[in-house]
Amino acid sequence: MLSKKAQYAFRALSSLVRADQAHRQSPEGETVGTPLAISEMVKEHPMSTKFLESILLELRRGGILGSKKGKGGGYYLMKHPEDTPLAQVIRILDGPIAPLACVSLNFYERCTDCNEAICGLNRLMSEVRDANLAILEKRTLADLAVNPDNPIRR
Amino acid sequence: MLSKKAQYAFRALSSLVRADQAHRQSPEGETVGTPLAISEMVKEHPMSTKFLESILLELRRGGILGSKKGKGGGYYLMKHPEDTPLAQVIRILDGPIAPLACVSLNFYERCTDCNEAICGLNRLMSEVRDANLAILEKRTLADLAVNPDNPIRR
DNA sequence: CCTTTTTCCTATCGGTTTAGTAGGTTTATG
DNA sequence: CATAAACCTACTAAACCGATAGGAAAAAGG
Repeated sequence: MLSKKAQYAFRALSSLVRADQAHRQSPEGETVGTPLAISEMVKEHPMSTKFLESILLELRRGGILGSKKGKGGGYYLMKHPEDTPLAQVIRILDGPIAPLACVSLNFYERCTDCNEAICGLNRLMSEVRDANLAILEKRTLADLAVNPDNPIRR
Repeated sequence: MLSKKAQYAFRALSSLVRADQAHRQSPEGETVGTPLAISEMVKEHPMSTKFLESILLELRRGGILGSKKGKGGGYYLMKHPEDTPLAQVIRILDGPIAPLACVSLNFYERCTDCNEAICGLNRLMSEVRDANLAILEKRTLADLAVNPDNPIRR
């Protein structure tokens, strides 16, 4: 299960994607130019401001977001929405996507008391990991903001 | 990530599958006839006896295992290994397989602060759920004990 | 320079979950 | 009746989760 942290993150990120899209429509669109303040995100998605603050900080340290301090400041996407896979967000906030550390690509830990070469669980959980990654590495922040019944198109 | 509980469970279950297979090979094979004691499982897979005890108890209450008390007693599979999907074990010990309660089939909870019909995350996480279930409902205890390099065949 | 608005940072906290431990009760077998 | 097994309840230490508190630092406007 995704943590609340990750869920809140995805809500805030969907706001940031929309801000990014709106901005990119303007002729001289530079992403850095229009940061979105935490207070704005909370207006759109009711949640604890302080908690969201700590989440966005993590995402910034993780390289997904940039920030600008002071009046008119806020957060902005470092890349185009379609270039940040959901997997990256989840790894930063919730850790491994794999169901076992011994089959994780990014958080690998050797399995004690189990010969990885012949372990049946290992093999099965690698399958699960691959199925998850197939989706989470392909789907990106851009997919978050899309509503199939009312799609946002350029 | 799978909890230690689920991991230990799968190890113990692989012992039970092997015991089941060995027994079924004998002519008058009745599953109930040959329970496997916790002490035997722990011999095969070193772990806390008491912790495993509580795990096996949960699996029995969940309908996966049966038990026999007293001397010569122990645990045994209630069904053929290929009739217990891994999903069932995970649900009993770790709860929901879906990454969000609002897209869970067995542990559904309505999502507060989010219109499920138009929520982008919802849709994406349903995809993830389906990908997981495709594997975990198809793969069974029988797959746990199979070693591809040294397969157990009848 | 000063005020305001924003992010940035550290620390703390109550509650829950996780991974066990302890100690005894019940049931079956020989 | 001794032994060996599951059964059951309660407890615990540590970690984790979801937040909260209180300020420091930086940027912008006047």
